[in-house]
Amino acid sequence: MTQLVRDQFADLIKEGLKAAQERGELPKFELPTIVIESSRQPEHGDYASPICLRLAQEARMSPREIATRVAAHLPPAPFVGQVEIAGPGYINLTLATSWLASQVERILEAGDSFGQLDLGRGRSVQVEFVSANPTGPITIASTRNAVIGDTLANILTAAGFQVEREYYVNDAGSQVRKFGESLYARYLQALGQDAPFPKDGYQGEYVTDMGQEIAQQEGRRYIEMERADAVRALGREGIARVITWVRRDLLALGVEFDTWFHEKHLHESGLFDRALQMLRDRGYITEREDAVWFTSPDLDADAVLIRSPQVIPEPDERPTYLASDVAYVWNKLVERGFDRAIYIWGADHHGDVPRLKAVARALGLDPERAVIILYQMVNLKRGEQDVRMSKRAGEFVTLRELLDEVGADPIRFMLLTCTVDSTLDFDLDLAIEQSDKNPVYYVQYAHARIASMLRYATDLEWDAEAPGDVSLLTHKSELALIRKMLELEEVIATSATQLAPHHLTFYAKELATAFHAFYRDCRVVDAEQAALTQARLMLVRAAKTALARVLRLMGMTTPDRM
RNA sequence: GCCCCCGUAGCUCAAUUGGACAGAGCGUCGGACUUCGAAUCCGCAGGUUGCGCGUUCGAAUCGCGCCGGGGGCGCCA
Repeated sequence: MTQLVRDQFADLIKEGLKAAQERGELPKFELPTIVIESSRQPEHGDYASPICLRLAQEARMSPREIATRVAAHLPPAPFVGQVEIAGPGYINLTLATSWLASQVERILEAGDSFGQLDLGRGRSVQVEFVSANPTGPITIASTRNAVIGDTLANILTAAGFQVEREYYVNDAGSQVRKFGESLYARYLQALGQDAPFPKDGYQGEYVTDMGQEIAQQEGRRYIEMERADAVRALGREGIARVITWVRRDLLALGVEFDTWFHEKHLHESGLFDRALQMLRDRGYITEREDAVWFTSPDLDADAVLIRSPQVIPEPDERPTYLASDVAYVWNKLVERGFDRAIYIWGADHHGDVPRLKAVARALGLDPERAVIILYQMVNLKRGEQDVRMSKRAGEFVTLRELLDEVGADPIRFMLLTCTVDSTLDFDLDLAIEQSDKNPVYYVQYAHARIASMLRYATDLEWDAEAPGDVSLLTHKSELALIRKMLELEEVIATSATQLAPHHLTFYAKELATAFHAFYRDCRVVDAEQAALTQARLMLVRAAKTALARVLRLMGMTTPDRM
């Protein structure tokens, strides 16, 4: 498992500080966290630490003076090329070129696992995402959810966490009944009956289609039941069918879940009753007029309703949404024992965050273990034109349609191009366009180009797999490419720490750029220079490894031809 | 009324969570293919980081107050 150079450099500085203190060259003080940043400008080397700027006050010395004394005591390390004191008192590190070149071998040895870190130290984390109502097709918003969740799961896995992907099937709410009623009406209509369609029912065409399909496949089976039984049975049946679509479409997007967790289970298993009792025992429950309320000092509101006499749920239904959350968070963090449970919610649910946190605390759990990621909405566009969607009228662009029109790779890349905190404009025209305006292909092109080069070399009877002398890799563009490849490890680390998947797209573009620059400057296959050719073929293969890794982290394909 | 997110180059977005001179892509204009993929590369131009105070060695980033856009606010999920 690799330790990041950044962290190793921090350790060196810490050693340098301690050594200087021991020799009395610096006054004694508590060592703060050593901040290491990547230099923005090449003149500042690869890494820079502003730590001496911060220490100046406490040490009552100029930052530059401190930096000089620290630098004098830095222990040696293979990656250290040059250390300089610069500006107001930064300690700048330039990596050793020989060490950089040697990293090519490390990358090739690591292969597909290049970038694997151990930040998680095996701790378990569940990522629960999408979890859209199983009463209709997946929409663009849920698609963003899917891409964020799945990519985050990939990142966390790469960072060394045990990750489980979960889809929470909301099959215990009143929406299920409403869906059953809508489907029942369509079913009757399909059989030629003049059935009234429920107010606020599901108007989408898919309900009509499904009603016809069921009428065709199952004939008069439901018409012969009691209405209430038929509605319930059709609700179940409809949900089962919708889940089949959802599973299929998400799979086509490259998203696969470990667990499909049914909300009903929380109630049927009696967990909700037990969780409610725990809250009661701990004094978080008040009852007035037969209604059950959750109260907590962590809440803005006085109380949140858990169960009401106005709503009498069926045995497998939930009393309120919060009721399920109570049981579910206990299930995640205690029964199944995940160290962390990550929830990915649309920002329209932000009001529920404090409630879930309050519930977790009330159950005696550390609320920090429940992490909620809120993402903003998606605006669908065609060029300048807004694509209007209305879920109520059943008009919306579904994941299925997006897959047919755009394809999985552009969907995934586009939905990762900005932070989850920003509303995202998804331009269908741009996503489809196979041109240089579309950044999706920029990255994949670099990968395909490498594959093509390796084919070319092989055709000329070079052994592309043969070991070479990496110390020949000294060109500025070669070293820049290696630096960029190594950055993948840091990108994984920061993305995992910040739970921010968008960094991958930016990194992927930069990596492709670094490769194209190398390609421009350095001829790889050259009969006149056999040794250099072998060394560069190694570099090219390493670049392919890194590109493939970041593409897979984003859930994209790695084409050898385009 | 209260809560959340956003406001950065003409457009779409970054900025390693407080660090050095705020960076990319697209768009504009100009340039590069008889040699490994031109879906590429190179160059030019483009900024009071919405506005105003404050915190400190240092602010796009933190705090307060405004302005503008989006979303939410008890039995929908």
